[in-house]
Order: sequence, then structure tokens, then C-alpha cells
Amino acid sequence: MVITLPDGSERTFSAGVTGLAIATSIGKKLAQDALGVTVDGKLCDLDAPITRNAAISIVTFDSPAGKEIFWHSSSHLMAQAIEELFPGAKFGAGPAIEQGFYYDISYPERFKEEDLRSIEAKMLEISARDITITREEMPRLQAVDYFRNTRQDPYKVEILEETLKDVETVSVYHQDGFADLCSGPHLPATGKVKAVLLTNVSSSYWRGDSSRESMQRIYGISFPSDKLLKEHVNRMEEARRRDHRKLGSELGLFMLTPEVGSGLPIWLPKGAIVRNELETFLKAEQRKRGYVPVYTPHIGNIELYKRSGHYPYYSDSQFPPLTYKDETGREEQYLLKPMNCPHHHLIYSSSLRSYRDLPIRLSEFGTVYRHEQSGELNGLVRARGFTQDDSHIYCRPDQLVDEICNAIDLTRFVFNTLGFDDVETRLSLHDPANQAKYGGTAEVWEQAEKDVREAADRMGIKYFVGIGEASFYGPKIDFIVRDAIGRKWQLGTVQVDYVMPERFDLNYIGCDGQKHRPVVIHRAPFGSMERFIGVLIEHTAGNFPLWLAPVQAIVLPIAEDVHEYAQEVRQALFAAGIRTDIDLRSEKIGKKIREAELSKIPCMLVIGKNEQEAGEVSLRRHRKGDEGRIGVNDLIAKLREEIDQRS
RNA sequence: GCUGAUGUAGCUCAGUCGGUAGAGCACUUCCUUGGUAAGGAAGAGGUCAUCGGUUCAAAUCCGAUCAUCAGCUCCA
Repeated sequence: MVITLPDGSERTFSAGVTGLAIATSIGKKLAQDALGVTVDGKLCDLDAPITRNAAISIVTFDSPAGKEIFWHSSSHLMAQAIEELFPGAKFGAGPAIEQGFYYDISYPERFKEEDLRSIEAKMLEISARDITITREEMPRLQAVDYFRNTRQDPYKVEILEETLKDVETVSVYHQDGFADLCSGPHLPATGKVKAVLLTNVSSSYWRGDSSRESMQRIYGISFPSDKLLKEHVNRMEEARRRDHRKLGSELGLFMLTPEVGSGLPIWLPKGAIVRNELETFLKAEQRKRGYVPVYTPHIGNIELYKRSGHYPYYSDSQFPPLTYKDETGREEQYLLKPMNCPHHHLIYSSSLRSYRDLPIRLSEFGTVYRHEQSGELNGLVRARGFTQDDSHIYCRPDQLVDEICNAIDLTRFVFNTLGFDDVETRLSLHDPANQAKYGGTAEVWEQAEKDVREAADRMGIKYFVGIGEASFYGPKIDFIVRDAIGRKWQLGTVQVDYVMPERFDLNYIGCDGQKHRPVVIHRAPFGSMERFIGVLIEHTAGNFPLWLAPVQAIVLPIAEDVHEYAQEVRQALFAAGIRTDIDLRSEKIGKKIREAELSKIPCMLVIGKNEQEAGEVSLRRHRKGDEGRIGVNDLIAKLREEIDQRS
């Protein structure tokens, strides 16, 4: 039997050889590190016999597949520890996740912080026992009996009787007295897990259904060595330092206060500069690309949102309507604007449109208010009041794919300028099994999804498909980035809409003299200014590029005798439009530099007698250090160039 | 909204058994006039999230509310 290794070399083994045996034949170290094996691309247990010629690859902790096996087994290890410490605990789902694992547990007592520590200790103890983990294939009905009567775990029985009801044979993994229904693969033995950290306990609903019972979910992460765990803990601490909520108040960018209301961010002067720069940047770019600006009010008659269909779909997540009664008793209801689209549609239909006028691209930084659930609020990235860089493009069907491509291009331009290179793109399509969630006919959806796919393909975007992620009026392309602790946030979006033109009876006169329906594209490259800047803060750790920095330069005179010259330098930079502060305190230069560094000011201009005599400054860059002396005019030219290039 | 945790000076945090509030940094003033990440001294700063209860006495114990954090659910 011939086994092909990842480097292309071939080796002969007798039939039934295991991954472990192959690893051992290659090297001792590999055999030690081996967690699983892929056989012709399929991930398998290390002790599974290989019965035919195959290409195999030994999986270690270094690979994503290795981590998944490791963490999945760790969740079983945790379950076993909990079962030994807390008899009667019932187990729901316990998968590996991107950063570790969790297990959902039903147990009458609340797990406390101390419990997590004792579970960790028990896990390490079970690891030290180095129990062999074995797989058993079992007919499904036998498994039902086993989990109902032997294991007495109703959740596993439910999975067997519902999710797996059409499956003949299932697999069960055993380690000592503990057993779990699981498709695997798993580690060969518990001893591989050398370091474990249980991070928190929170609640979850059984099967993610808020009408079902609440379970306790314990999150953890584990590693094959203490060293790797320490590195992970350090990374987490670094992430906390980058948290935009922390940096936002340290750097004076924004604030949140219950005196205004939760989820309603206030932009402080420094944060307002960042936001304003971004808005100016996008406005200029949109002007080049044929967008025209509009402004619309912050509230609108509720009938508008009933007509658009937003109100019934989203009434839960809106602030309650304002009711106004005039002296005749006539009542009107207004809604705090939850989205900008209906207003823009009215602008479109305010005059007769010819096919020659299209596409029409209406744009607005529109502030909207949504009553997000309290538990969902999160600094700037999830707020109740936020501003969308919203635009609606009205075009003819034959222009649609081009216009989607243009919108994708603009979004990519924005992301590239701001240095977001790790962006995932999701093609968000509707869920055919849940038709009630959507407006519009099946034909319209089919066309819309075909169009976005075509545009995405033409733009060469690497995307993944998200079924059920579409909005109620159409499919979309979403640009998703991660925050400092790895959580994903949707920023930019491009959405196709055949539904609103119907609801608002939008039309244009075609070359045949007849009325036709335009198509609408909703798009927002930043998405929400708040969320975008929140993620940008974490992405840059508050070290904004020069063009965005709230304070671009600070003049640091060494002693009082050069204060006058220092003021002149500051004025010169100011006159060139460079945001420049000056530190005139009677502190030593070391302290002034330290504080400027901590404030993350990109350029420090150190000035003493030497600089004054030569008409120069000493330029020190944030996190880079002294760059030497430069004439004031040269400095201004250099900084202006960097700012204008947005480099 | 749900489950759990947390809330003390502008910030980071101490505060024992219930006995009336503490540090460092920041801030203000004074001294110091300096060369690339913390010069010195003094001063000021708190209705211990809010409201209610227990108690001779509450930052501390109990309850409610608000807010924040983690996760779940949701996301136009």
C-alpha cells in the first residue's frame, strides 16, 4: 500500500497502518506532536487504520485543523472534569471555536470563578492520567438508548432524535467513564493537553433558541505547552490595551454617559477631527465619482416607514414613535429616523426622471437611531445613535452590475487607504427556507442575487456566501473586519434592492417614452462612522496616520529662552493647516517627550538654542525617535506632502 | 431583552470583623531653565453609581434601579 506524504514522496506500508505509525516512521518529534491525520484531505483520528493508497498529512497544533482537534478534545476533557466534580451535570454542545472551545452545561448551581479554577485543576489531573481516547461506531438507535439510559443526557438524545434522525450510524468517543456523541476526530489521549485556561462562564440558549432553556456556557482555551498559553495571555493583554473604549477615553476621542443615554456617543474635539477628516476624504472621493449630496431630517412621519416596510420588520429595534396632537385632535406619529433610504427615495421621485439622468447617486452622512438591545451595546462599534455614510444609487437595470462594481471599487479604495488589508467579504443571500422574512418576489430575488454575484466575480473579490444574511429587501456584499480581540464587525456594505422601487413607485421615462422601474443600490463604504472609527482605533492602536491624527505635531521648547521662537514655529505650521500644539510648561524635555509619545502625537518638534539660531527644528517621530534637524519650511513641505498623500 | 460579573478621586486601584476615606499618576501653585520616554516641594480633589432597608453606626450587610463588562439572542 502506497502512502503519499505532503512533500510528494511515497512510502510503502502494510494495509491498516495508522497515522501515528506513519508519523513515527518519519520522526520521533513528529510522532509526539501529531494530533490527527488527513487522509486524502479528510481529517481522521491518529489511530484510524488506513486501508488503501492515500495522500496523507500529519496534523499538528500549528495548523488550524490541529487546533480544532485539540480544542474540541479539550472541551470533552472539560466536560469529563465537570462530570467528576459536579455529578448530574448534563451536556449540550461543546465545539472548538476560533480561539479555544466551550461547552454548554445544564446544572442547577451557578458555576463561579472558583469553580473554573477547580475545573482547570481537574482537567490537568485528567490530562496527567493520559487516558486513551477511543472511537466507537454505534447504530443510531443504540446510541439513543445509551445516552438515554446509561449516560442519562437528554440533550444528546434530542440531537440523535432530531438533527441526526436520518443517520444510520453515529460515533461515540470514550475516555474513561466519560463518553460523548461526536463525529470527531479527537486526540489520541488526554495527555496532550498540558495547559488550560477557562476564561469565562456565561449563558446561552439550548440550540441558540431563546424560547428554550438557558444553559451555562464555559469558555476556555488550551495548549500543548505552558509557553504557548503564556503567549496567548500576553496577546489578550495587548488586545485589551487596544480596546477602542479604553483608548477613546485616554486619547479624548469620544465619551459615553448615562446622562445623555446609553449607546449615544458624544464626539470630543479630538475624535471629531478624526471623523471630520474621514468624512472630508470620502466626500471628495464621491464628488469625483458622480455622487451628489443631500440632507434629510432626523425624524420622519411613521407612514413613511410603514410604506418602506421597515417599520413592521424592525419595530422592536426602534425608539418608540413620538406622538404629536394638534388643537383639532388630529394625531401624527413621527419616528426617530432609523435609516435614510425612504427620504432619499422621496428625493428621487420629487421630479420626473429620464433614462438619460440615470444613474442618480444621492449621498448623505445620515445620522440614524436604532434601539439596540441593551446587552448588545459596545462603545462605538454598537451604538444606538450613529451616522451612516449612506448613499442610494438609482439606475437602469442595464447599469446595475457596473454600478455595483463602482461601489465595490470605492469601498476597496477606502479600505486600502486606511490600511485594512485583512478584510473578509461576504455575499449575503436570502434563506429560501424562511421566505416570510423577505419582501419582493422570487424572480426578483433570483435576478438580484445573480447580479451581485456577477459583480463580485467581475471585481475579482474572494468572498464566502452567507445564507440568510441578506436584508429583507435584497442581497448584499458585506465587508467584515476584526476588532482587537478577534470579534468580527461588518463595516462597508453594498446592497441591491428591487423592492423599494416598487413600494415607492419609483420610475423613469425610457427611450421608448414609457415608464420603467429603476433599481436601487444602497451602499456605505464606512458603514457607520462610529463603528468604523471604533475598529480603526483598535486597528491602529490609536496611532493614527498623520492625516487623521487629532494633533499632528507638538512643539517642545527645551527652555523658556526659546519660547518666542517656538511660538513662531507653531504659527507657521498652523498657517500651513497642520494641527500643531505647543508645550510651554516648565518641565524637562524628557518629560515633554514622554507625554507626547503617550498621547501618540506623530511629530514632536524639539526646539533649543541651536535650532533657533539655524531657523530649524529637531524632528522626532512617534515610536520612531529622533530624525535630526530640518529647516521649518522644509518641514512644512514634508508634512504637507505626507498629509495630502494620506500616507 | 436573557445569564453572570462589576461600579470607591479625572485615570489605575487599596480599603481587615460594619466604627465615618487611602496610594500612585493626572491637576493647581511655587521652586527648578533643562537636549530626546517621568526634576523637586506644597496644595486641592470623594453624597464610596442612585434610591430604599437593616443597624447605635453602612463604601462594607440586604433589596430595587441605572450603567458598564463577557457571552447568548438580534442587527435595515
